[in-house]
Amino acid sequence: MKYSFDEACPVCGDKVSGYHYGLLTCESCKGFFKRTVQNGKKYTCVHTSKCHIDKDQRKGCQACRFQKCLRVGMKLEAVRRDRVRGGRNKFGPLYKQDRARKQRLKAMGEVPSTSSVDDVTLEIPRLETCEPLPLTQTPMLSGNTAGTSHEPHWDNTVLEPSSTSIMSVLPPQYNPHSPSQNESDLGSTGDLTTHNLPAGSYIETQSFLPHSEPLQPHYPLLWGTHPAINPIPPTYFRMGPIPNPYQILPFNTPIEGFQRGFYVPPLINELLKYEMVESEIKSRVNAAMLDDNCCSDVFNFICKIADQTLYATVEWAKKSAFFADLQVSDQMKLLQDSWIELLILDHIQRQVKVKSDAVEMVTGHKFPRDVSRVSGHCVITFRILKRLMDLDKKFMLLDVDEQEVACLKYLVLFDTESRTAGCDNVQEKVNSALCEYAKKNYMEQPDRVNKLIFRLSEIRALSSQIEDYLHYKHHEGKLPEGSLLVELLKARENGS
DNA sequence: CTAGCCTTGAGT
DNA sequence: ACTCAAGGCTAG
Repeated sequence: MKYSFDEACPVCGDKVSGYHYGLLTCESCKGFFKRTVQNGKKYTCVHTSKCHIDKDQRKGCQACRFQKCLRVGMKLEAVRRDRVRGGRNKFGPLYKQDRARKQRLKAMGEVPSTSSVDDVTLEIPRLETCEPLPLTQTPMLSGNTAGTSHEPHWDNTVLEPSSTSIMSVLPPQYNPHSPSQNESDLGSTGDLTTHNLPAGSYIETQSFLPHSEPLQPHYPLLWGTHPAINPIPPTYFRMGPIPNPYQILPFNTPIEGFQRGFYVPPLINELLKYEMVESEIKSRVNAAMLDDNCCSDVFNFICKIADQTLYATVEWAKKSAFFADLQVSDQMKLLQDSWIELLILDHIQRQVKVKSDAVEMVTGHKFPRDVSRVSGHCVITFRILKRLMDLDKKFMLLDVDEQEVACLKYLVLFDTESRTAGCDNVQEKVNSALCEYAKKNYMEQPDRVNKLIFRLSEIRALSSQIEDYLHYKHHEGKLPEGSLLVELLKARENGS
């Protein structure tokens, strides 16, 4: 059976001609990628390594075009060193899986027959109707945020998503060149492939990449490194640079035991140190939003916010207690499994803090909480929004506080089925700290922790639904290629 | 150098 | 025998 590919090449947007080097691309990008890798070409961008690549301009900058090829996931190891023609390589199963998923998603997407795919993006309330506040000076969180009143000032350094790798603060032991870390997501037992490109090829030289970043073809945003370019501002986290190794205070340590009249177990205090400062994330996200003309439609707008929040979330995780000590591969796994839930928690925390009639985004933009005001009829979008609002409400009713949310985030982050070394006791420790905290501060609510934990399962369920939805949107080409969001989405797809 | 078309050959 | 993702060829 012949497949027709009606989607756009993720590199340049031209018509896709088939699977090439790991994903669906057009014929020209296939050829370009092959020539580049086979001949060990090294390109330099004469601008700022941020050239826009599309069908018309793809010839304009080879450096940026090749960068984009890598960023969207074209695989160096699919270019054959021996140049043998014909036959199949180890990516066959990946292509098959991808095709199957596309079919599934297509079937799923055709359920709401009244709206076309394009309509789906318009169902989220239009930006103009959502009381957008000025991006630069959005008034919010006035006075009711006792816990964040001592926020330090951030110097407005803007981290650029295109060149900022979230893993720019990788633990020093991480070496992308070591075979164990460089394993393909399809397994490392490559036959034709992997680490044996000709001398002068990219694996060795990498000089085509700006800033000589090491190559991690599969998760460039998540696991690439740019330590020199984008140091994370210390004020990004509450307590500045983290102590290393971590000193988890014993539970009976009297110092700092009380916060705003609440007894806070030392472990939770420790967790709170790494909480991100909302105003700084806000400045940063807003800065990134200004950079981009991404706000053409609301779906893109929200994607962009989610993507930027993700950068912050991953940075939070990487600095966090327990997590920072893990092997990178384990860190990857945990983040790949929890990022949507973490984003949901982040969103919920904001709503609980703001206690507004409207849904408030990190940027300060507000959306009507009344889902019926959302135009369009896409069942999936409607359900997701409805569920999210319901969850907001439940957390608002509980009036969950920041100590509890900090714990929940850890419970989510360390919720792994695989026996990841170093994760075993984290949930247990955090859980007992949370129990102790609730017991001492919410005596009148004996089942408070149970309720919180139950909400986590609801968050997980919603997360799965969102993930499916995002896959659907992605395969319709509606997600920004090269975004961390897409990278994480794909990573999980490949990993499972 | 680009990109469209051609040839090849392992996997099904 | 057929498929389709590799590499090859070549006009523009």
